Amino acid sequence: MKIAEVSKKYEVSSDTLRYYERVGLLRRVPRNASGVREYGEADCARIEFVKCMRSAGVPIEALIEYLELYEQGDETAPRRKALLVEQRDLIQQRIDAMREGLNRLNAKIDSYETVMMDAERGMRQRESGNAD
Amino acid sequence: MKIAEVSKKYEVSSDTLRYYERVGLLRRVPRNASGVREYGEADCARIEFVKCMRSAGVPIEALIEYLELYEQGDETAPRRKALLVEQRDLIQQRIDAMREGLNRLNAKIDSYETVMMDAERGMRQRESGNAD
DNA sequence: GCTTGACTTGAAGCGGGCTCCAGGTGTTTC
DNA sequence: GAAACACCTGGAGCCCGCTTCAAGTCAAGC
Repeated sequence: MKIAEVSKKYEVSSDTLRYYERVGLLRRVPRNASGVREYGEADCARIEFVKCMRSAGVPIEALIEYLELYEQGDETAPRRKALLVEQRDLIQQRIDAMREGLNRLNAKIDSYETVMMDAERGMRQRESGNAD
Repeated sequence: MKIAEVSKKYEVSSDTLRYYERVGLLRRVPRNASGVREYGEADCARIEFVKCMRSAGVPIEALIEYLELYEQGDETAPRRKALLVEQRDLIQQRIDAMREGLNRLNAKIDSYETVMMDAERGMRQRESGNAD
């Protein structure tokens, strides 16, 4: 697969794919005779994984580190695992923060609904507590 | 409350508080005779809200817009609500993405656990499928 | 054989969100 | 009254993660 196809398939821009390779997220992707990238199965799998991790908020740095460890062989397994656990916990924390935000927003939205319905009924009720 | 106290209370740096004010997230905080910020109840409530929204990933721009609408009076209520709904939905999407990442990570971590336990048992089993 | 289009590279630029700095003022403390 | 400290301002700098740009190469179609 050439870069454009991969880009389309995973909804990641060609520029980003090249960028990922540059910074070490994708090791050297093989080129054909005229220097054009030819992505293989493994590359695609990696891209898919990276995309998933990135959209979950895992920093590029952490992914690079993970990959480097991975390429250093079996004896890095414990460190790799620790890295994954750390990132998992960070994601969990962010999810928690977002859930709190979500709750706040939902409460606010509900109160807007109430206020607007009241307004429609011509009650012109004071809208209060909506800008905490 | 002076800036240092607020900073401590909400774990937001003084620089960030001044920055928020500069960009319009906190309207003009009152100053005492010698120009020092004196944060009131309402300011604190706002800061707490902003902190919550920020850590949920709501962009500063959106918060500014919301506040501006708020200050323009009751007739902006529908637009404000729409803005909140939009942000809520974005948060929800991000949570979904993060949950997927979380699941992937947990699966991977589990497999590391298995592999490492096997290794301990001296089974030296090939660790496979851990760098998708 | 010339245009078109997809690709290549290295380097610079950008947007968001702070964070830091220099230089200055005001209040306490010894 | 000098030093220490908390604050002020405007502006520059920084980190992350892309994104854009300029200049060039190659393969295919007309």
